[in-house]
Amino acid sequence: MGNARARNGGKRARVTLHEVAEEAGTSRSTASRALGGHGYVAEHIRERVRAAAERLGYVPDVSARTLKGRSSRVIGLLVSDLRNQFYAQLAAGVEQTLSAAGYQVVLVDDHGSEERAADGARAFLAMRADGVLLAPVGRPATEVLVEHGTPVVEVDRRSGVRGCDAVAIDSESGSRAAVEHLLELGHRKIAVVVDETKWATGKDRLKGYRAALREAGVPYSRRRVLDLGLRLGPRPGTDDEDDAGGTGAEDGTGGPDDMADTYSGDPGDGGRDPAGAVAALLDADPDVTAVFAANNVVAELVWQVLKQRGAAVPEDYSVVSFDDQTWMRMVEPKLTAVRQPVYDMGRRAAALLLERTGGGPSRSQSHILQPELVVRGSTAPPARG
Amino acid sequence: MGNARARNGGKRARVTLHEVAEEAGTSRSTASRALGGHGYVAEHIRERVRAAAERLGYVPDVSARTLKGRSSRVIGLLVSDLRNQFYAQLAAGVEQTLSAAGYQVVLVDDHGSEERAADGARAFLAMRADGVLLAPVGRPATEVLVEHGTPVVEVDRRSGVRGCDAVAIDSESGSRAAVEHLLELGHRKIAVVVDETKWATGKDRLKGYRAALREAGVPYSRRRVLDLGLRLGPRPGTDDEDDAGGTGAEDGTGGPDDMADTYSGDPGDGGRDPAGAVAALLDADPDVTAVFAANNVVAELVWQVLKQRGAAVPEDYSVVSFDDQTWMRMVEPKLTAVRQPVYDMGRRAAALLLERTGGGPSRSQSHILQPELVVRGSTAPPARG
DNA sequence: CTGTTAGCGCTTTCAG
DNA sequence: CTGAAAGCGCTAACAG
Repeated sequence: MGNARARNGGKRARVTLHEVAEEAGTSRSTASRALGGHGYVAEHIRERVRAAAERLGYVPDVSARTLKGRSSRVIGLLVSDLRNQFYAQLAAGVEQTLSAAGYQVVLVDDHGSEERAADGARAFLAMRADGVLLAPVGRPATEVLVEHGTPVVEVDRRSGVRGCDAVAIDSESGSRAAVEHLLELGHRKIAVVVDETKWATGKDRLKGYRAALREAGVPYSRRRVLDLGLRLGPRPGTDDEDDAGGTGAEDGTGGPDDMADTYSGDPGDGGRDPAGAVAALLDADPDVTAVFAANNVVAELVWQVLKQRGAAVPEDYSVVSFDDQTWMRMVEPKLTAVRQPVYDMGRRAAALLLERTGGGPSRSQSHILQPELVVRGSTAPPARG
Repeated sequence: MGNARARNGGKRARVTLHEVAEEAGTSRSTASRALGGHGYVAEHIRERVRAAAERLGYVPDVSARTLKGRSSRVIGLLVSDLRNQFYAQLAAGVEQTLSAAGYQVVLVDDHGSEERAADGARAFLAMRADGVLLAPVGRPATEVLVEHGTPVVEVDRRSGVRGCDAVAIDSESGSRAAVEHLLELGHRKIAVVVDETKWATGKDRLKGYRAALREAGVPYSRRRVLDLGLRLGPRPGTDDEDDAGGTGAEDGTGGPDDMADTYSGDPGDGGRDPAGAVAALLDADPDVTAVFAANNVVAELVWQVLKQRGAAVPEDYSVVSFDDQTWMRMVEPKLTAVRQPVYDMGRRAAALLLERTGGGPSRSQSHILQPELVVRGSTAPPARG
């Protein structure tokens, strides 16, 4: 164990390699080799050095080591809200594989602010992080990092910045599966509530929703789409009616902005009141028999609004969530949900980053994981409509 | 913005202060002063250096800075399970105040292993962390850190190691409030399920339970106490009956091990099956009308076991949880719970650590936060018994 | 006000 | 196999 530097009040003056060497009666270089396990060192010397280090409670200084040129053994992790279970699980997965590989995880929570994200990125650079994992944040952070040649893996999102890897869920197909399930049950007026549609994740979920409708020949209506997020601005005037499936020019292949016409102007809510917006959505279209919540936060909101207005699930409304969290298995009825292997996603992303960090610069790759629809009690054939 | 080092393939050879100085036509020290904002530098020079730095995409190297003697601006955070919302919230709070103060958070999740905790502690030392926050983990980690003179704040637990601060919830009084509430409703046979009783947290919760019973003159029975945790070993033979309140020598003041006699030998379950153990507890004493779950994990378990056996809440069993998590507000009926300000606890702990880090060595202090009982639908007067 | 000089603690040639 | 020497990038005296 080595009871270390109990003397001296405990503070000040860490034990340095110099002192260890002295204690062992060798030079610093030899001590370094002995401890580091590199190069040739006589076995008995090695032992003596080890003993000395132990006795003195020596802990190598990573700053010095890093400065000298080796890697920092630090990986940055940027998430947008640790209080959201999704990110917490992600972080847990990341930490797990990284620490097993001998890396330290520096955590930054940007609380959804691009500015803080960029600051975090800068901090990672300053620490000479060997790589960075980025969960949903703005482009700037990614850009700074990539620009400086730091390996980056984006998780659960693709910013579109060139030169970084990504690990993500296939949002479109997950979302499509969810909506198909609803359609198969006989639902036709299906509302969708989404957090944001600025990034690929939200866009894709909406895309999957539309695709499912289109394939089933069910008309799509913007009135049933609620984008809670920081939208790019409500598009004026166009609060139109049902337009048949194939109408738009968009399809699965479209460019980055082909979903632009899906942003819903807020139909009645004061603006900054999500619960109110959901209620308004439901009020505006009494024919809606099912709600698809595009992530766990939104699902929570929908669930609460439904409970609050005394709506029965699945009798009055079927509900499906994208992302399967604890509470969804605790409530009655349990929620049908698109389960994403979040923890594993974290692990995968970390592993990918490590690979990238170690190996040379190969071409960037994306791992797309398939989600799985778990059918539970919150979905049933429509009782009305 | 500074488009930085787009040349050169992006990798290798970070921009150093030396290059910035060269670009600005000054010496490194002047450049350092200009950027750091210390000492005297002519305004126009300062501007020129700043511009150069910007142009080159200079990012200072913290290793060098740290090595030179300044602080690392790194704080270590050790939690035992990030997937547990409790710790995730704690971490979020910690990160929040720390990053606001310009510190970087290095996160380690020990998954309940003392060994990994100790390794994490060692890593923090190696990084010359300015301080460390420890959420439930074994003593060794705390000891190593304190021994080396690193400021430590323990969160939600007190290891008993001298020389570190602590921020915790008053588990005993919270727990007492929960049980008193049950008693007031008329419950007499109240089961308690606890995660562990090795550490202060679990011990105190049990203590509060006993105290409430004693004060109400309600007999205490070991049969209604289930310790799921890594117990210190089941005590042989003594699976006895109700013993009146004041019987034991224990009271609120006791030494560290005065709860030793409350560890329940497992009455019927295979040993490693928590759900089975809860079920067995309920089966063993049909008179039980209420269950007190000593933390969110246990509450989840209890809730599921109850649902599974078709028991109605609160008709068949009243349920109270220590710790109020999302799902408890989503289920029907909503759970009565002892709410702890977890996020704030994280913030407080971080603030305390910063204080300690900055100021000199004052005497160690503990902040004990008061929890609050939130009464909801899961508790009602007993329908039987 | 600015440049020169010394290292911080460690690893790594390069001789011995 | 071991030691001496040279820095990694930065800052902090201390002279100019």
